[in-house]
Amino acid sequence: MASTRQQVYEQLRARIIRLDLEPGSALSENDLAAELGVSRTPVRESLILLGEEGLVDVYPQLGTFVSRIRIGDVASAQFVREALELAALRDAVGEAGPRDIVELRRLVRAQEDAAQDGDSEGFFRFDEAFHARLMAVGGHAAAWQVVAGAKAQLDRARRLSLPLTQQMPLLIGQHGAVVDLLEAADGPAAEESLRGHLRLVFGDVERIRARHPELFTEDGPAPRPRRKPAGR
Amino acid sequence: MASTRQQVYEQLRARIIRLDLEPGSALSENDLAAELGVSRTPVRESLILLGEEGLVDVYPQLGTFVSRIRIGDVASAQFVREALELAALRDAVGEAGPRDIVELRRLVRAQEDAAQDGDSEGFFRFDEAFHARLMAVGGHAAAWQVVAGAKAQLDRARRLSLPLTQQMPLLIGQHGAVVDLLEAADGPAAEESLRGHLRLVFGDVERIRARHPELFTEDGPAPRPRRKPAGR
DNA sequence: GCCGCTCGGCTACCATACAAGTATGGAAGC
DNA sequence: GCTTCCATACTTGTATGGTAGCCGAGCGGC
Repeated sequence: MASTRQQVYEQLRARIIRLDLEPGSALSENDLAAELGVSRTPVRESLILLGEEGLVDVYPQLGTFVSRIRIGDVASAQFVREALELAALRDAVGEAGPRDIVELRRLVRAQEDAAQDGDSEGFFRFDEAFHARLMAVGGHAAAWQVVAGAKAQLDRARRLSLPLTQQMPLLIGQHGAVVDLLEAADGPAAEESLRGHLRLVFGDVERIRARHPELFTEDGPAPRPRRKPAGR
Repeated sequence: MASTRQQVYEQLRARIIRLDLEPGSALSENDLAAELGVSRTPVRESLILLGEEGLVDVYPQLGTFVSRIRIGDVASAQFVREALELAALRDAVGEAGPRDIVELRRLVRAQEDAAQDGDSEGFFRFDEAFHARLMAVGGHAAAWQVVAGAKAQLDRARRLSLPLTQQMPLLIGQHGAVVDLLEAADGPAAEESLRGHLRLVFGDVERIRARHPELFTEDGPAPRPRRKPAGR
């Protein structure tokens, strides 16, 4: 069985990324500990880790808050992601064996099924799996962890983006196109295709921001925490 | 004044990267707390953070050890670094203003001075500053943090590499060349130059490994911790 | 002499207690 | 009514106590 800290950490992280915990809302070590039935220690340690990831902001003697989405961080995450995934793709072209192609196609199909069933959670899971596998083909599975870390900021915004889900088929189609070009060993075209795909995702964020400005912040770490009693 | 945790964290991190704490050696929450004159809590929290960075390995109920340098991690760090720095350089070409060039040249000179004075600590500091500034030119200062994180593994090896310091002038010369090409706005050449520079650094690691195999491990997370009483 | 078991000492993990600091609500004074 | 100050109820930070689990040495059996 995993440690208490790891369980708490994963649960909190999932809640934050799923926007179950809204950006800006206060998190109390005491309340969370009571709610989860554990002591403050593992909760506190989890919050410290989440703070390192930029998912929460900790203000000493003041409070801990789910961080608002910093547009600067999102742009930075996009840059990191694009640079790493494209570099990995360059190394993947020519290396991809039939087994890789089969596996990637399987993930695309799984994502299609999830989309048709309206299973957005599955959609995201298979999306992650696809991109992770793509990097693994080029021998850069470990670097995926870096992308995953940077991507956390991006993902919170994307959760809102998907409800306007006309894009799902488009995104999945782009995945398929990348696989096709990878199989054909057409490096430049595959790269351009993947770049377009990633940029499309990024473009969504701006649209989301227009709709839900309260979830974003103008880059500042967070000028005014503002405690909200928000009784239960 | 910074929090106790932050102080402890920074001190431990610096010690590990400077190889003041040898890979494989045991770290005890109790001993460190006593030595630093603080309680176990900030020490423990620091070790957790260092564990996330891959600088220590924590085995529950067993012990915490300074991690051996995992060659897989080094290769991964190299990939990440190369991808991000080169991508940032692409964005920097054409953007670099006179002030940027001046500042970069200043850092190169500072590094030269440090090298001539035999100040290897300064050499590393200005090396970091140079690469960080280079990424900032392209507007990707935030992404440097990602590189810095990945680079930690690499740096431990590099500390050993420098004592054979004939390379210092070569490395500094390469920095200068990159700046020149950046000023000339010759993107492809600048890229190739930086790539060569980064690969040279990476090549050193293999040489170091041959000399100090005990500091490395064959990738496995660390099959056998092996407690060593190693009296003081 | 060699193998298996028990037991002591160590570890990190979790829980709890105490300390230091901040924002809030309300009373006192103008 | 408005301002000022203070008591209070929070917050995170740090210190300490207790527990489960693992390692390794030494004893007993073969």
